[in-house]
Amino acid sequence: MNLKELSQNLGLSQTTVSRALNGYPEVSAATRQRVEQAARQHNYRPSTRAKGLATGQALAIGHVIPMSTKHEMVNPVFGDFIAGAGETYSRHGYEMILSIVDDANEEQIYRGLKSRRAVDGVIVHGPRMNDPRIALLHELGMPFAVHGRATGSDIPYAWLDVNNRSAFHRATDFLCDLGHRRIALINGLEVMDFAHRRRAGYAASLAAHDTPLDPAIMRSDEMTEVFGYASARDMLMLDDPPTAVLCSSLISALGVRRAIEERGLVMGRDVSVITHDDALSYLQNGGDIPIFTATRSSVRDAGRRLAEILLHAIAHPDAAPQNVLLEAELMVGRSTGPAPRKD
Amino acid sequence: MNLKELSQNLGLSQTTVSRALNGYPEVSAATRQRVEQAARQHNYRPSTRAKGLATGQALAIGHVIPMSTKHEMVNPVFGDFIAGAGETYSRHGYEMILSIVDDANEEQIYRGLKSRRAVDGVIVHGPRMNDPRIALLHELGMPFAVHGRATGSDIPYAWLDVNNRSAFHRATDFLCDLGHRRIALINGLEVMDFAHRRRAGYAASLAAHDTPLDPAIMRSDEMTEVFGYASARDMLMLDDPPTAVLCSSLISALGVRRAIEERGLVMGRDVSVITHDDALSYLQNGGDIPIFTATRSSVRDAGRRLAEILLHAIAHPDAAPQNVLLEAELMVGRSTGPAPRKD
DNA sequence: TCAAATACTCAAAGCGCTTTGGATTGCGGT
DNA sequence: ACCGCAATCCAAAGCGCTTTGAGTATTTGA
Repeated sequence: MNLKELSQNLGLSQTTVSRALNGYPEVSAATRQRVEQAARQHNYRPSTRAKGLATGQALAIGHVIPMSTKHEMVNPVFGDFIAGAGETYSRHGYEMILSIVDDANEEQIYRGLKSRRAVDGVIVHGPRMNDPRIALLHELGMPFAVHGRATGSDIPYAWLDVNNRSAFHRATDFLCDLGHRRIALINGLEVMDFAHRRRAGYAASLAAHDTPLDPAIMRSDEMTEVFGYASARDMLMLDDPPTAVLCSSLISALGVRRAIEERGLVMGRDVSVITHDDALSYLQNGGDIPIFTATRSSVRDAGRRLAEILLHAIAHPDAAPQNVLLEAELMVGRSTGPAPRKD
Repeated sequence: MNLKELSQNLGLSQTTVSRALNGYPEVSAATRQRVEQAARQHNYRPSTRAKGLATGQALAIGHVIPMSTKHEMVNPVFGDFIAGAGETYSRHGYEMILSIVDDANEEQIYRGLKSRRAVDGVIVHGPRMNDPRIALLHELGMPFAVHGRATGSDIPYAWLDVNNRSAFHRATDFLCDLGHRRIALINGLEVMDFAHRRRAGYAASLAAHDTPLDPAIMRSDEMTEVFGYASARDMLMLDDPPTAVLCSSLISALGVRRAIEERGLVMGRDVSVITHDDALSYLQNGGDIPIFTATRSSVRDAGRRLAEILLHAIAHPDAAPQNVLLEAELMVGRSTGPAPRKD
């Protein structure tokens, strides 16, 4: 069923039917009613492609998901993020189109989306330090919004980020206040902007507590369970092992806990752990009382909001780019306690 | 840059340029070379929408991701699955379009995709028992392929599934051979087809070992860490606690381990655990030696292959639907051991 | 009563591509 | 010199929609 058939069916012109369906005022209430009724009955929906061709809009947003070539790994955060973004899109009649791409081909993907006019805008995932994508998208004139920020970019652009620096600063303060001074950092890859900022917050807090940084208890890599486990295991075998661990992901924190318990220690008593928690739907941090003390910020909510920001930017091309900085909550759970006294 | 401009630029007709670019034989090698060169130089790519309108194809595949309304939860498996499917699509020049939708609206979404002609086919995720979607899609004449199977459907359709029944049968056999008889089952929601089949395999094996089913040590729900933890904790407090646990997801298994250790028991000695492992990139089951003994099957690979199946079905509408049944490997890790002797 | 204003409705152009059906050119064969 | 056949190339129609610019009833005010 297409517009032509529908309008013949109704004995009206295509124009009138189109207008009736799109809420234009030039059509009488009675006619509109009739048209809408018929459309519903025949299950008519305008062809996205034809509509897009005629209007010049794609009514679609691209999500280009970078994939770590090293581990063939898609960020686990991503499922919840797009679930949030998807809510926003469907409310606004947009589709979401997804490309999963390894780092090498990213530029080609963006250029392709642009020249094929496949999307009205894109979400940039996983920004890195000095991320070249933002200059590229700016140059292409493609509306975009960044989940996170890209330190080192001077062009203004739309973004939504968690205040990673302050979150890790506060978390470190919290541990210091409990008497900890040997605090390990198990971080994401430091080319990733968020990891860089978290480290900065951690470092600033330690500095404020007159505690030197010790590379022996600082690691960064892709945040798997195994990475958390191996890092914590190694660190606990040091002569001067950490009494607390600050961890960038709940998944790695699970590995940290495994290493602690494997060594016969008790988390929250012998070793304190704080982790960042993205509030993933399938990986909740315990029930009523959190298992892990955590800096928490819902990535799904971030998806919802960043999508709004992008749609706003598309609808108002001349408006200044919106920026949102979310503060993570520090939720105290059972994984932290006073630093054990030295014997 | 559009086709018209490009062809004027070259002093050729749109037809010739289009043909040159699409590999038709009616154009000389020299001309083709020239055209391709110019296209590359001007970064020309045909507009997806216009091409789609002209050809009647969408060159896009829809993924409709059901979201559990109860937990607002997106299946964690999904990220890896679409990473796999995405590889196949980009190799074939298709896009992936995603809708995240709660169970209530599913039918509308499929009807919408159809009438808007937005996709050439869809992947059905998370099939349930007697899933109504497969009859619906069949009726709509929309090509589709199912990740899993839907027991109770008599229409033939394309699917790819893990042999869940045999996997859990073998896993249960394995435990029985180690002397276990109190074997708990921590399963996914049993409306989900895969959970139903896993349970059937488990039950068949127990029956073959003359062991009765005991509902007190069988649970099913959404497979979160917390669910695994709470289930195992409760079961371990029974008068006659299980000596082994069969678990449907690595994430829940992490919760099971937590419950075991919290009780001061050792996994693999006091309580054996086998879990299904989807080989998610960010949740690997340990390094060289798996932490958990597991029935393993890569969901990413499933994505790759199911996408191929769907594209094949689209290209050959009259071919019989393809079906693939993958056998999971049983990988022995450190979470299983002989049943402890009764005192 | 008539002209002007209002309320509807329509035919046709255009969005950027593919594809049909023809036109043109070059070349060997006679 | 002419014909026939490839090898090239092209103009125009059509995909399903929106939107422009205009047309036709129907009221309204004087």
